[in-house]
Amino acid sequence: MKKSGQATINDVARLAGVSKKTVSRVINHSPLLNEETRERVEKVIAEIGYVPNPQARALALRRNFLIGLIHDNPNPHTVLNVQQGLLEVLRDTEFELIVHPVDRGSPTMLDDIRRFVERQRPFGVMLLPPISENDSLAALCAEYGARYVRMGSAAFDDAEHMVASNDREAVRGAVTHLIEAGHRRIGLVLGPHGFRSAFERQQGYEAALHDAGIPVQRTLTAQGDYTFESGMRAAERLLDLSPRPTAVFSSNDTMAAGVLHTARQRGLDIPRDLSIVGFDDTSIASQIWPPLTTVRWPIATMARAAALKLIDEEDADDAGESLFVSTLVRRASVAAPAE
Amino acid sequence: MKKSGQATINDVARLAGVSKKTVSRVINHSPLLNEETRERVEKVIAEIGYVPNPQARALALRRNFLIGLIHDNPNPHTVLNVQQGLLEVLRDTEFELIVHPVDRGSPTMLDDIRRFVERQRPFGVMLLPPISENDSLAALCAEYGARYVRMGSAAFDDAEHMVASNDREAVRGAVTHLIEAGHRRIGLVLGPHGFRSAFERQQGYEAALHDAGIPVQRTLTAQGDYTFESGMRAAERLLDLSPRPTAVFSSNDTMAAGVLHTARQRGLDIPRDLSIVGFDDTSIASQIWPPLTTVRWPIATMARAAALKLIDEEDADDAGESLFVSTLVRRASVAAPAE
DNA sequence: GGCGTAAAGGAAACCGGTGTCAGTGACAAG
DNA sequence: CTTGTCACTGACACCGGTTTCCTTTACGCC
Repeated sequence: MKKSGQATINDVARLAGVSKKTVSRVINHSPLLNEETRERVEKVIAEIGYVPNPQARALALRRNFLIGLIHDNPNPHTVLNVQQGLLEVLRDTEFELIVHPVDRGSPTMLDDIRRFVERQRPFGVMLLPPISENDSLAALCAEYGARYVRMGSAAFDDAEHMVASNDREAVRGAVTHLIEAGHRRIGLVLGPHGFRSAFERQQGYEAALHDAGIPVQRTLTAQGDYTFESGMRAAERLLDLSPRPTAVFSSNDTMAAGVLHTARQRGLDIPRDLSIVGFDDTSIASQIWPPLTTVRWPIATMARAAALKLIDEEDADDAGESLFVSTLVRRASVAAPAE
Repeated sequence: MKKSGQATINDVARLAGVSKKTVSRVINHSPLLNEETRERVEKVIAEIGYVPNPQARALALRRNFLIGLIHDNPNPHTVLNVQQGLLEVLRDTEFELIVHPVDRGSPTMLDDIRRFVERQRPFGVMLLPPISENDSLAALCAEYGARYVRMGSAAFDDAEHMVASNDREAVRGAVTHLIEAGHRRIGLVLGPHGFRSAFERQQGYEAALHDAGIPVQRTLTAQGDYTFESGMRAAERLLDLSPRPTAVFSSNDTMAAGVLHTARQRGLDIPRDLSIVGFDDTSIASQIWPPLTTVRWPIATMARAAALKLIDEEDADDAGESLFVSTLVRRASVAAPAE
């Protein structure tokens, strides 16, 4: 009425002729409330358009409804899919998502994250790879009483704190697919040093070769760092080899696109002269020519599961699924070797 | 000491032997404070690691420090660049970014946004295209006392509320580039109906033709919806034309990739048989073969400017820049027509 | 010495909610 | 009629900050 700003619980109480507390009971669906009273209060609430103030609520409850998404991930595809998955779950709750990208490499990164957690005291925190692999980050979250879930390419924490894909198995399957197509000289474009995903994918590659009794040759492995340019450089090294590999597994799609680029520059026909398999199934995989055979991991599904772990009432125990399977998406970048 | 939770202003006051208010003065850098007292309080703050509770602060100040990012943008590249730009500015402030994607097409979209603004009462709101073009959204923000800035492909609001690229001019330049290369039959892949960006880009295309005295032919325009598939379909239509266009301007890169895809399926050589220009300079533009000539708009710069408009003290007046120029990035997808 | 003034800082109220606990009235049992 | 129980509701303190207003102290000046 007189106040121009937001209606408060006091306004509702006064207009409905009840106490604040009763209004609070209505808002929180307390069961011990006279139906008549409830209706009267609800009517007033609707009339004046009262909406509880989340800050005041947070203060009184000594908890808030914020979920932090901390990441240092250069891949928009991944980040956005995670956001989408999280928000699908949070949409119908009173939780809000606060995004907090950080700068890997920056020496202040950890302080940066600490400041964030210290100040906001988020109820839950979602950690994306690669920084999710940092154990001290998880410890930091726990220290400040925040629930956390880490996303990663392998299970490196309890189910309660983890949503993991099984990159090793997925890559093993992908490389086996190449072997079954007849390839024996298969190059590997490795991900950046120190990344768990890079390691897992390498292990999967080696496991597949091992399964098939093919010796692992160091020369067939080229270092990359998940960027397009590094994929190009890696391809240059691999394609200089003699004999040339007839197929390449690239640890992500972006580098695979780089490999494709270099191969084409050298006049090679894909997949006739070189089969390529990527990882991630980002949009480029299906939009490039030829469309890329690649591994798809269920990002949004994992994010949804993570959101549930973060906000679910009954903690511990039934923490829901934590290991997710990836699938090989077969497109046109793989064929039998020319021979 | 006794409390295991967060240290509060009361703890600091007690340990420093001053009142809450004095601690508050220290935190807020009040000038009328004895240097000695300030130091004593600061020492205690550092010792017990006191951090003010943002919720309590928000309640007392009757304002919060939240910036909402509302969007319904299917393009991860754009969204993530915007986030990055915003956060670059917000990083050194006490503001936090809450992301709130919504579902275009959903009939509850407006309610959804209203609920968000009503509940959180964010200090500022950033609206991304295409929903930024919706005037009632801007009105809604204003209604709830939130500052807002709209991002768009043309200036459709005051400088204070707008960061705009000038798509029309940018496309005019891009198409002129094609004309100067010798093309006269230039196809247009249009963006989705009702999108301001689609309209602006179309206008730019027509302006360029007009400048060169080339009549605009309706048959050379194919409808698209910014997706890869729609680009493919549009290309099918355009490439069926006889005489065939020698060049195509696509209203975004994703559709341009679709055009490229279809053209290649038909055995056309790019750019010899068909020149292509895109828009956005997303990562696919440089990773596809051949690399795409495209228009780059300064997303992150615009987002930074928007963040400043949202949080700057001195409102109105010097609202900072609000119109930003795009640049044509020349790559390998344009050549003279084959003749 | 008395007094005005300014600097420094404290007490209490307030922001908008929630928790605790006590109080009310209706009704059944003793 | 008293008592106990139950369903419902309100008074009041509290969450952790800020604001308002007032008091205390120090100091300069006549």
